[in-house]
Amino acid sequence: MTTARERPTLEAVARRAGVSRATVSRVVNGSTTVAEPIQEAVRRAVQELGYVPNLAARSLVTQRTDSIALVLPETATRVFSDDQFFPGIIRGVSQELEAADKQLVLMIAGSAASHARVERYATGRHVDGVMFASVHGADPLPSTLVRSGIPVVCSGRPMGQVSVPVPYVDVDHIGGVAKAVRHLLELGRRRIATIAGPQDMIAGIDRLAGYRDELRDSGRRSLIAVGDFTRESGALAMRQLLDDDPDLDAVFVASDLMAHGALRTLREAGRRVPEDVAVVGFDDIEMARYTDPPLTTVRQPIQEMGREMTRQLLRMAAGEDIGHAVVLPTELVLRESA
Amino acid sequence: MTTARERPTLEAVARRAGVSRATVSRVVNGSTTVAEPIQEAVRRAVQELGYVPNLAARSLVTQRTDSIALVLPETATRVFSDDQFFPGIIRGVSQELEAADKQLVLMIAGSAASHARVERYATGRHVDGVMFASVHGADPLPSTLVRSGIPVVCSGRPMGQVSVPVPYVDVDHIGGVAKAVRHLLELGRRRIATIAGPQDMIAGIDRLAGYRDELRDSGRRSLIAVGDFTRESGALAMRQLLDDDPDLDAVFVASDLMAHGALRTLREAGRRVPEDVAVVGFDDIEMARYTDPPLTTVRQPIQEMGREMTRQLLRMAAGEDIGHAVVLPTELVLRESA
DNA sequence: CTGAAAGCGCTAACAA
DNA sequence: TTGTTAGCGCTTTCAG
Repeated sequence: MTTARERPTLEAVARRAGVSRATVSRVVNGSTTVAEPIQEAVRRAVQELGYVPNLAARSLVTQRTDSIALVLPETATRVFSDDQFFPGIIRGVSQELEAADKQLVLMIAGSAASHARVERYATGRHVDGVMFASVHGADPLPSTLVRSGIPVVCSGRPMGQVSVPVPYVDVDHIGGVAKAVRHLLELGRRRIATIAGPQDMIAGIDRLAGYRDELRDSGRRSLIAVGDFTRESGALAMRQLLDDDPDLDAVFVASDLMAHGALRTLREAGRRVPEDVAVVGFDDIEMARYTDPPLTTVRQPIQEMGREMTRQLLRMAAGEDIGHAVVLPTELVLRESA
Repeated sequence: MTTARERPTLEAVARRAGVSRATVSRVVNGSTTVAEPIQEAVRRAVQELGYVPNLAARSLVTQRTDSIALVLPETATRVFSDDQFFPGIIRGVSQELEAADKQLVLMIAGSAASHARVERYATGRHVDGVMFASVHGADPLPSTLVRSGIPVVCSGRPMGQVSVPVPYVDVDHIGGVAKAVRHLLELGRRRIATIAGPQDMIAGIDRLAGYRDELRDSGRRSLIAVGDFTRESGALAMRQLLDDDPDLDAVFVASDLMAHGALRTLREAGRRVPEDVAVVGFDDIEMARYTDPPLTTVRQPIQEMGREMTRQLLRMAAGEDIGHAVVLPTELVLRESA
């Protein structure tokens, strides 16, 4: 038996302090309209009894829980993979939530079952709002939640039909790519290829779109290979590009991890970077500074995205009506590879 | 305004279906003692109204929330660091919780403020139990929670005074080290050093103790340098060991990451592994298979630790009295380095 | 400034 | 098998 001696209730504290439940409640919640000596007595009783408010009872009447869910729609393995996307988001979210004195609850929801459980949890009002760190393809969960009246914000523009618009925060993929490609053009590169990301994620789609737009504007032909954001796929895609056009002199790679793979392939093929082939990545992950040569890449403010997402959510939870989308700027970081 | 039209209550569903609240509750909770046609009617009403039970109200009366917290007492940055400890734990925990249809809520609690918030959250009975993925030094939170009557289990034996015993699951560090050292002895190594981990973590302490015990039993002298489980510290410690005793012919390193650093130092010092110096690590992280040479190491069942911890917690939450500690076996994995 | 009273939405005896 | 009733522990008018 867990010797959990009966937990004291407000009632018990009230009796002990010789006041009413209402008064205890006021003191516990920091109301200033209670006479100092009474406050004192109540606080002592709370102390002596080891009273802790029952949150379920409280939120039953207040309709708030003061906690917010951040859903990581991935398996544990992917959440904890190389790149620092999730930690960045979490840090940003934590900062804002800390400031607002709300509790962050993280939910990993890679499987269908856990997806369903998250839905129950959120629609059951266990949390005051839900944020999604990344959204997959046309995952219906965000809009389901929106429809049920829960405040929701996604990081990353959700794809799919917008029967219900889901608020989101994203970074300016297209603008970032534009800067990258223009930089390559200014370097005098003539034959600029790309290694694109998976086309079922907005990051993959937008970054490819940005490349296409920019090349079209400069009147050049596209040269595209598709990877899945992993190092291996980058190496493979680079091999393929080289086969398709041995004369290429630059490549924009839609993620640093893939760019790392591409560098390896280029080295194996005897191409010098950046002399023969200039390489630009995207993400500015830690590792980009340690590749050989260090990677010119596009930096996105991941942490800021987490913060902005949280600010929006808190506003919504407070009943404010808010704008539907926020897009944060990206920035080109020059290093030796281009 | 978030157009959250009034959420329907049990009452509303009952009226609509022309039955009592109790009956609706029974259907919603899957009681079999309700006539089929009535179940049908209730389900239709639920559907039409889009009814979702209010979890706060439910847990107010049931005294359960069907969700369990897993506290990660680290900053986001450390949680998402190289080694796969946390993901392993999370995977194990998720599996068991999924089977029990409980919701996992992850809480990152690196700061003091978040520590306090976790305490409020748990003692406020927002969750039915709390697990700790790793415990730091003499963190008082686990025992605080135990004292307040909440089921708690730690992964990793908690240090510090045991005014209240905290249940835990750990791996057999000492046994694992014993196997490693004995292996080196059987290889005929005479001068076996160690690179120990930080002495404010149980893993650091136990692994050093294991080394000491085993060397003492074989009548040899200890040779010790201390690192902090990082690669760099391992490289440094190895340098120091070589300076202390150039004749050493084996080293047991308390973590694979440090062992990786040590390998680099050995190579730089012109020592061949394993010919001149045999190296054994601990953890069996992914990378151990890709070092040069691949690392002989001690494998610990991380995921199993998560599972076992969860099983214990669920038993406690169900009111069972349970054993206080569980220790899982470790295993020596032979590769080329020793 | 304090207390009495009325629920918040749900479950679980207990009757019928 | 179904309904009635009494709360779970808290906040919040509304009087005093």
